[in-house]
Amino acid sequence: MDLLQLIEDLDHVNNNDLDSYPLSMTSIGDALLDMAESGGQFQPQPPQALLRESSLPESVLVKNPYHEEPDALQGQLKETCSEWEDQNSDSLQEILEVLQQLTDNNPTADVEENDPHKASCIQKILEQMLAGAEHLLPAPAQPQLQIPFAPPSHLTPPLHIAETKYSHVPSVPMFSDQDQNMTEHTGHVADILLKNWVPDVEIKNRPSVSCDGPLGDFTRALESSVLSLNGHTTKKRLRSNQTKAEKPYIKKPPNAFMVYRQEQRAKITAEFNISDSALVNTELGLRWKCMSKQDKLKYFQEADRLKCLHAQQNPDWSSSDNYGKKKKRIKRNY
DNA sequence: CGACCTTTGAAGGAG
DNA sequence: CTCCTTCAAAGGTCG
Repeated sequence: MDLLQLIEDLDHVNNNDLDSYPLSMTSIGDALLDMAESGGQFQPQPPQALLRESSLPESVLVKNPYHEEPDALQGQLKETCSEWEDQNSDSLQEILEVLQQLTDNNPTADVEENDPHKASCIQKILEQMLAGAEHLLPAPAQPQLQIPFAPPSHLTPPLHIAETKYSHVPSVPMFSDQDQNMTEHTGHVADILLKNWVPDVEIKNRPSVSCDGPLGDFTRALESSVLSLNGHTTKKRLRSNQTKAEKPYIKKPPNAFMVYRQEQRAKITAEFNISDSALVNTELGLRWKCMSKQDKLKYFQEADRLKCLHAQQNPDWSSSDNYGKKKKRIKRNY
């Protein structure tokens, strides 16, 4: 089994206008290749903020403690790699299961009419990839795995939230519906693959999304940050607007990313020992982009719920009310 | 003191 | 409809 050749074949297929088979197919190949080169294990990946250092603007770089302390960086990387090696032994099994489902669900059926040769080629590659993955799997293979992607412990320091009050949403999709199209399948696969390189995120104590639902600590904190704004705002804007005082300043409700940011900021600052919000937000932005839609869903739902509350509390408010309250921002050119 | 940096998403306005 | 702008958070930095 030559995985490199296999992946080249896959690229060839992808390059032949196979729009319904997006890049995630190649991602599978890349993942398998990585595993082949590493003896059947995923390569551990250091925290993204550390990897990204060289691309940061100079003004930010000089403030990064890891930039000034290479020993601390090396130590962090070593620790991260060690933890990943300990915890990712099940990842290949996960890929195997997805490949098996893709193959079993006859994903080429919808393009078979137009291009039987291409469909046949894809099916063959899927089967080869499955065989390649099985070949890499250390014996004995584990028949079933529940949640194989526990993030390294240092990426999930205990939040100040104790118990989970909502049922866990499985990150791994089930492809029981034969009508699901291939794009959905490969999208899920991409999510699964991505989850091997990014820390998982989970909101705990989160109540159901409803304006009338019970409130957990986290939610109450967020609500307080939104609803306490009737007539007031941040220290900065309060100062600048106190003299006007015609109409109370009501802040915008947070969007999904802001909800995520609010929950994760303390975690990032503790993890990397940084307090620069710009740097923290950059890291959070990267992690956000790597999260699956399913993982993001709870933040979008929370943002919707807060928006609902905000609308109830301030029925006449419009976001345009806040326009012009800040000075125009001039973007830096790096 | 207060704008800027940095991020994503929502919303409004202009064309 | 598309594109652009503004603002939500937040703490260090800088003029």
